[in-house]
Amino acid sequence: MTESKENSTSQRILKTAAELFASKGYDALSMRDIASACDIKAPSLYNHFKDKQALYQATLKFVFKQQSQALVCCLESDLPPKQKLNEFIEIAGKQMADNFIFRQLFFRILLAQDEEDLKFLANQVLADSCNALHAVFVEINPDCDPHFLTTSLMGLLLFHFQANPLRIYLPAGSEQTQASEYLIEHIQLMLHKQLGD
Amino acid sequence: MTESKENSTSQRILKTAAELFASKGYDALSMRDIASACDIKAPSLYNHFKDKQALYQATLKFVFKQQSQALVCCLESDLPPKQKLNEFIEIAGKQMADNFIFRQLFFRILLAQDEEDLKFLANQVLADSCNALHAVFVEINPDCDPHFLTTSLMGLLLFHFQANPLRIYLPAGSEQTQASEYLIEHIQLMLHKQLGD
DNA sequence: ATTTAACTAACTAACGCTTGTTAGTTTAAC
DNA sequence: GTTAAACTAACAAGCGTTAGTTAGTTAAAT
Repeated sequence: MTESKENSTSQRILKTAAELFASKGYDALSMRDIASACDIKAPSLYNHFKDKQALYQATLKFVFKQQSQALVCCLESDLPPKQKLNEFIEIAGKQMADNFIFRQLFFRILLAQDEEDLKFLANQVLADSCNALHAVFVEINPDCDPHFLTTSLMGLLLFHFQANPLRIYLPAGSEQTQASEYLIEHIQLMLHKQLGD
Repeated sequence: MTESKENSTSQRILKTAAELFASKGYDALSMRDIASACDIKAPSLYNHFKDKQALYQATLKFVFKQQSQALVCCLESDLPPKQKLNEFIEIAGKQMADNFIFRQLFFRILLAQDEEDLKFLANQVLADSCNALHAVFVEINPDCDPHFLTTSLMGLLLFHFQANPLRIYLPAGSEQTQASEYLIEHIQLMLHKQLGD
């Protein structure tokens, strides 16, 4: 019930739940599953979280809050804008490549289309990065559509990495996962060409 | 059990199930939900499909088979390649904009990462379009990476439309859904710039 | 210093409900 | 008269959740 950050059991539950919610989804995952992965029994979860929904929401906050920080930060430097964009894409790309949980939960929110979750994602996770990105885009090219470009960039970053398990079955798709450095570099090039390189 | 295409009840079940699976997902949807939406009782579903999993697979085939046809078709014309690409993007874009079910089920397969479903999507749905697209890309610019471009295009088309409910909560996101014509035009421009316009 | 009280967080047992699915029956069509 | 496809009834399993209990820790009172 406390949900306090300093409680180590709550933290362990959140970390475990994040993994499980990400890979199995809300409905396919039972409280007993989560509890057993934490080496406790299901009713004990209710000492830390009001109900399943509250645990899910807390999990989303837990995963997303720490993530959005690194991105805004690199857009606040005083590098030249083109370089700033490159750095942003590199950092965001690495996050997408490494953080399966983040990517998966992001997609799940997009799929479920729950209004509360969408608002949370937009306001608490994406808003700052979006604003900073908009500024960088218009700085590079005042005639561009920063909103379109931001969505495009998000789509490219998320999709390329999410599609990796699919890609290997596509024609001309090599058996191995495409190197994230290669993808990141090409996405950087793509955005710059789009901005009138 | 028959799953034959000419059976009208089976067809009605598939159409209904497609809507429901798309919007609620596999686990959140019960056989009783599906049945009730078809104005029958749950056990009657088993006269047409072996079990829930089989109904789901049949639904995927039902939704995707008809979709992949239109796309390959427009890539087989003998228009100049740049025009062919434009037409492909326009048709695919309209499908993404209109066909909520297709988009949603596509994303769900990507999320669930079930190997069987990924293979089905790759081989039965995407393979032909991918090959044709590759050809068009190298025809326009022999030095490009057609595989990267194909994935990028898929990502842009899917994501822009899937992100529309999110977009309206983002900073500078207008209250209304972005016009699909506008999105399609910008994606066309983007691809052409990428190919060295 | 010892006892008492209160709180935290784990447990077991269980409730009411929903799930996918089967069995057995009925009804209508060829 | 066989068959296809609907039905009712029901099963076993699993679900989220609550109640009640217990053990361990902390704080105040004696």
